[in-house]
Amino acid sequence: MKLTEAKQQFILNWGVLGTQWGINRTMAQIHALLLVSIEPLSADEIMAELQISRGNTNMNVRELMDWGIVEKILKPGERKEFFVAEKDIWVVAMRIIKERKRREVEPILSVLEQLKDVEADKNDKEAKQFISMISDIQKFSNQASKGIDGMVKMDEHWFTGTLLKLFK
Amino acid sequence: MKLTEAKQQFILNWGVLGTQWGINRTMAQIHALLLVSIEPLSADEIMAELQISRGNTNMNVRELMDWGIVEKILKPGERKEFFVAEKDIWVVAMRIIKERKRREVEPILSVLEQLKDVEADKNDKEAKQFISMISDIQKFSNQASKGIDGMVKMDEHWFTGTLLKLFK
DNA sequence: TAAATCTTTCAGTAAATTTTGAAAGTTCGA
DNA sequence: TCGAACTTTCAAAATTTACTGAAAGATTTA
Repeated sequence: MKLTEAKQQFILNWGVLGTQWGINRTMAQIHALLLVSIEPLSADEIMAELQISRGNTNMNVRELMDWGIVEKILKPGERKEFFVAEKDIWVVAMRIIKERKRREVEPILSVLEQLKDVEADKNDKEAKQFISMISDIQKFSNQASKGIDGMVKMDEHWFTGTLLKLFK
Repeated sequence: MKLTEAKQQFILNWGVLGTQWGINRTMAQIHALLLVSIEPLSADEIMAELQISRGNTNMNVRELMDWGIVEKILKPGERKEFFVAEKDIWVVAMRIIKERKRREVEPILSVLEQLKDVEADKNDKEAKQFISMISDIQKFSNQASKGIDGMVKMDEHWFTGTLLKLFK
């Protein structure tokens, strides 16, 4: 397989995988494109490469920056903005995990918290089982949340570690 | 808050959270409904409770069974089929994690495997960086995959453990 | 200050996904 | 073997989500 073809395949497949993850196809494709591009790309280049509109490009690039896995850079003497993806996959994964936690785990907890103060008649079996289920989900989510924090923190240490090594 | 209201809130919110996870609203709502129902429910009861069509109910219940978190049961003397949700949240979570791994991590690996045999000119920097990126993603996914397997296995032991305790 | 160059927004449109409901299929008892 | 009771399927409709492109908004240079 030729390199160009392989890159295209990668971009296409990353898009499909994205949709399965509940991320929109274009966002995943832009991310893939930036991942395989050594040079930073401008909005126009992204538009041309993926055959998408300016608006679409802008929206999804912004979203990628919100996730912290793409960065806007300015080249001296150029009016245009260019974009680069974080290339260290481990860092990318940690950012995604962190963000998904924020977006997915935390809302669960806040919903459950509200449901806890249901009128609890201690003789009502149904109420009892409901409350115990809510509390189980809470326990589980809290544990998961802590587990994720631990993972991310561990990684930050590791990252700092390697960084420090570089300066030794 | 009254119990009935709390249950409805739970079902509604579980639906919203589901969509954020890339799971369709109805499927999440049926799951929530079955979670808070002590008695098994028939298709008609689910339809009535969530105000959805028969076809929709059937499709989503089947999907939940595919995920292994809802079971079909038959009551003696009844023609209808009834459905119950696995109530142990830990078990539910493990099933979901396992299934998501199968559906999300494994496809990544198979895509990457194909991309590896790109014509690798050793002097071509671009090709080199591409291959190294693919291989990084592979390494990461494999590690994640193993990590998940470990978690699930650990849990199965724990589960077997508690089961055994019950029979001691 | 105006013009040029580039970015952002957003109403309208297109595409994808979900849902419906009626028809076809299945199962079981008489 | 028939028909009642139920489940499954699937084409069409409804809904949701994503995308376009033109217009408005920035920012820089002259």
